[in-house]
Amino acid sequence: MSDGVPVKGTETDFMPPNKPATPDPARTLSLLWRHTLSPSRTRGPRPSLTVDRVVEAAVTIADEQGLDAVTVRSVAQALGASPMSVYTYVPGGKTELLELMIDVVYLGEGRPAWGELGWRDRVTAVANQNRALYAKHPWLIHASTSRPPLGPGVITKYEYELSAFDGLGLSDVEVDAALTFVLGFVQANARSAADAAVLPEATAMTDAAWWEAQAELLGRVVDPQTFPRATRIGEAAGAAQGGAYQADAAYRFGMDRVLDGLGRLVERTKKAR
Amino acid sequence: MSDGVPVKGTETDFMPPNKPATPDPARTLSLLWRHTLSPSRTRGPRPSLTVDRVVEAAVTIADEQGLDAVTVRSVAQALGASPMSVYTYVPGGKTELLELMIDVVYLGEGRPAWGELGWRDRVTAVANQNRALYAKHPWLIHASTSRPPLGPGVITKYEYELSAFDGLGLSDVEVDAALTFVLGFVQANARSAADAAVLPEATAMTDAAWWEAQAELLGRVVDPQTFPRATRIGEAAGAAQGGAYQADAAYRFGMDRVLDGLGRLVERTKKAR
DNA sequence: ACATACTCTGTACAATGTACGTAGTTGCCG
DNA sequence: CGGCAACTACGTACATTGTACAGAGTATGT
Repeated sequence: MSDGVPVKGTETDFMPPNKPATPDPARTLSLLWRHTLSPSRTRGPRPSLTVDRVVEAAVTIADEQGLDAVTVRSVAQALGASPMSVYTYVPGGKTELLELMIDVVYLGEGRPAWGELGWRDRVTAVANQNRALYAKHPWLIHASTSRPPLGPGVITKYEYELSAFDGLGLSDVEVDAALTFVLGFVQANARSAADAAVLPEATAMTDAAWWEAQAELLGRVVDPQTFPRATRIGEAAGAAQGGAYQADAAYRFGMDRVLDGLGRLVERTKKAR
Repeated sequence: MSDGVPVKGTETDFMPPNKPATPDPARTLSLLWRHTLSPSRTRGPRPSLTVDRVVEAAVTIADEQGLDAVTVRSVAQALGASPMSVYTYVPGGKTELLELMIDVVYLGEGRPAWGELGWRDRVTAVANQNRALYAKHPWLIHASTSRPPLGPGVITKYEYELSAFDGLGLSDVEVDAALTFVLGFVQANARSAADAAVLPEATAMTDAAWWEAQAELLGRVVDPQTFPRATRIGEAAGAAQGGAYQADAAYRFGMDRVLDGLGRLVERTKKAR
């Protein structure tokens, strides 16, 4: 999302106090599953667009220019239609459009069968898939996780990822919690990665230049005696490595902890059996 | 983060394509540390406000009405000043104001000495403190984590939290990664919790009502045969418990995994010594 | 006294989501 | 076959946002 600056998009995101069109969960659900529940379907002029085309256009814009570039007007323009005609296909306006976008990218992912993989490999695969998804669609990071739009994409993804925990002896609630835990980690990491990737453009400053400038200014301001760990560790962890590499290292480190943490639960469960 | 609806504010946050005023990292840094680096300080009329008062007003509004309610105009009105006069004290505009807000709430937190606590208790305390901070200032969730504003609050917090890992034999890079890991988990959890807390108001629908409505509609649409885990586990994990309780359970579950995951690293490190 | 360096404010603009009303288009029913 | 009902499409309009810009007022230093 971008932009206090059209470029930034991730750092300070606000929302104008416009209204969410007419919210209607039932209609949104029908839209997600592409139910043409209209009693009479062929009355007026033949529709020149489809829900899918609108959503697809929005996703393309979001992928290429960030979520902030997705405006009702820009989507309409990409489709060669007038702004207001978008509301014909997505009556819920931008809020509903975002839910449709989320569901459609979830649906588009491949989900290979597990085969003979052990649970660690399966969970790792789930994490990697989500990570790749965030890399491909950074705007996904801004999507809400609770009460997601229960469309075919979301459900398919959920079903698949739950199956990674099959056969471990965990309870239903534990499986759900474990998955939430893994996905939460990936999301937090993706968030950092996305910020790190976008900030240089936003600030028109490379990572190195930024750290150097900060280091110089901080040197005059911060007392290393008062903040020994922060200055030493911050320098080691920040200045030495670029933002992208750092996110990468954090991912590997984190995944090891995640797997070890889940491992103890699994062992304990197996033992108790 | 935030949403399509002024009320929601957390789910889908967008930013109008306005410009971030004149960005100037050096000036922002000076502002963060409250350096009055003006060469001549007493020329024109005596300032009627201070940076602190502006920031404080903004934080109050954000706490009470959400980040979306923090507008240049609303902050000015809370101070009885004209909108543009805010720029006198915070030349960087809204972007800079947000960084000042973040730093000031970090600075205001108590940070008790560790005493005789073991590392598990220390790390748990760090997590709990961050969790409480998010509960008190939900808008913090929308703040960027990479390249934070290096003000006194951020540095003090960083120093303190790093010290929780003292004496474990971890390398500097490992300590930084471990802290990032813990904070990432807390942030992801806080995000869910905040969404869950805000959504009922936004949707004008209680959790129970929402799940019931969804369940009914989904029953007609989703085939339990195709999504056995999703329907069973989703029902168990979602419908039975409210959103708030769910976030709470996820926090406890996750913290156990986080500590176990770090525990293995610590053990291995100690053993290798 | 006068310049200088401030503070403060009003006006203005571009961009946003979307309500509303209107015009055009098609299939169905009589 | 005539008319109506349902539908698509679109132009206009408004409130709200961040902030550039220019000018007016005010205190201090010389």
